[in-house]
Amino acid sequence: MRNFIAMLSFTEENYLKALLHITIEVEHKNAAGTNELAGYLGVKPATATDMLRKLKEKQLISYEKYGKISLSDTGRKKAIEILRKHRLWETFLYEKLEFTWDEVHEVAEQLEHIQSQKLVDKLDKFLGFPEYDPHGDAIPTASGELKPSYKKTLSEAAEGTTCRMVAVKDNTVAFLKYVSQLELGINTHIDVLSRQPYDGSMEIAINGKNITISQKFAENILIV
Amino acid sequence: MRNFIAMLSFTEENYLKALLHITIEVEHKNAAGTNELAGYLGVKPATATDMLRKLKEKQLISYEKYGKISLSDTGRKKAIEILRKHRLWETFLYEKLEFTWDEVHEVAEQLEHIQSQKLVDKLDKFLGFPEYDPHGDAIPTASGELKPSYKKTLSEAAEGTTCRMVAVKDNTVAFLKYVSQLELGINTHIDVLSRQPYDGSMEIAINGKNITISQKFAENILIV
DNA sequence: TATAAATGTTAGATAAACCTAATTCAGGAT
DNA sequence: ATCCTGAATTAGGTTTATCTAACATTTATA
Ligand SMILES: [Mn+2]
Ligand SMILES: [Mn+2]
Ligand SMILES: [Mn+2]
Ligand SMILES: [Mn+2]
Repeated sequence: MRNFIAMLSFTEENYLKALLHITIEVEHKNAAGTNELAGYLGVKPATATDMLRKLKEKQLISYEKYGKISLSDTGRKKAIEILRKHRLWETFLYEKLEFTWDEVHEVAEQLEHIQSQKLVDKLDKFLGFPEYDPHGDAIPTASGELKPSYKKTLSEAAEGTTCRMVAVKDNTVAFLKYVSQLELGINTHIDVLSRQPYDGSMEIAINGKNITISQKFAENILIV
Repeated sequence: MRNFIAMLSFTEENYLKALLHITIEVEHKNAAGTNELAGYLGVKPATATDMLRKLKEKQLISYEKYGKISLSDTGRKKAIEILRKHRLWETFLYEKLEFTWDEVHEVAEQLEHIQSQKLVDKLDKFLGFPEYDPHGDAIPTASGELKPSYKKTLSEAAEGTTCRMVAVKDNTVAFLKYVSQLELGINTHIDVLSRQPYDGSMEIAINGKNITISQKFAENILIV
């Protein structure tokens, strides 16, 4: 696996994708902190500092000592490419290889780092240029456009309303398994029956069945 | 990408696959030398020595200082798994994504290292349990069986005979491009017209057209 | 068999990505 | 204005995979 012009390591790619996730995808803020980034990636802050210096050197982020971190234009473009590959592979696994919704992320985390422009283009075509991945997240286009998410969380839904699940915020296996167990999935219709003021737990109805969920759980279900 | 029990690094996997290639696939001998292995992998002999000590430690090869190297049963099993993934991915790229015959190897070299048993099984099924890859090489089965090759090289074919191309020995881009250029491919019928005793160059006919090829080239075309 | 050539190993460095422990800095609270 | 605290950085290590240069062993050849 020889090096192309300015080819990035798996690790560098993961840092860029993490920054995209923190700054754009989740919070709609545009800067991240060292500890926040390190926490997200499961490394120590000292490790992140080293990498931040390297990414700045390569002009992929803007960052000053003790300051906030944000992606440069090149860095963001690169991060969006990786996100595009991640979501295309998730779609492939789900649509073509009979993977379940909660299994795709782990494998896509590896596949997203395969280097071949032709592979991405052909995969996209093979899948029929999909717009959304199996979690309901928008797939960035070949030209690098990433639709903003208009999603809100189930914990924000008003009592007495009905909504439709479109994605999840948490991608851990534990969470996704619990989701399946409750027979929740993409496009499941949810009736919001009531919310407990004490701890934010909610009673909801899915497929005609009433269940109670915690606030923590509701905060990780995205709806339209 | 957390570590599974006894998970191997990309590098360790590449060493095992190289040993399989040298000892079984190409020469049908059962032992390799340090320089030979290092040469094949494009590293220095000193580097290979270090890795050999590690692979012995992990009981993946049998090897004594200054002695010959061969795969242990575990090592061979692991190497065959990687070769299986390599050839399944090549088949996928060729059959489903419209890659050409000479483009698949490079990308499969990356894809072969993806860790997911389910992915391999489902990919195999998706492709209809193929027996041969786009280069005509046998794909190891799920249970680890690898059909021996009965191929001989075009340079060994007798004058006046007709044969069929089934595979190539060389997988470099330069070689494969030249093959395409000559309009040679899997299953092309070749008439062996004559061989020059001086340098082993041969005159052959393909698709009714006469061409002359070098001995070096003929040694890398496999036929039945 | 003695020597030369080829093959293989060791020693000592480097770069990437990580760690722990110690230190520095910036912003909020007295 | 000073202090405290949490955030961030630095210093000093480790591990993996690589290298070069020097050394050791085996094999081939004269
Ligand atoms: Mn995902
Ligand atoms: Mn990743
Ligand atoms: Mn190949
Ligand atoms: Mn490989």
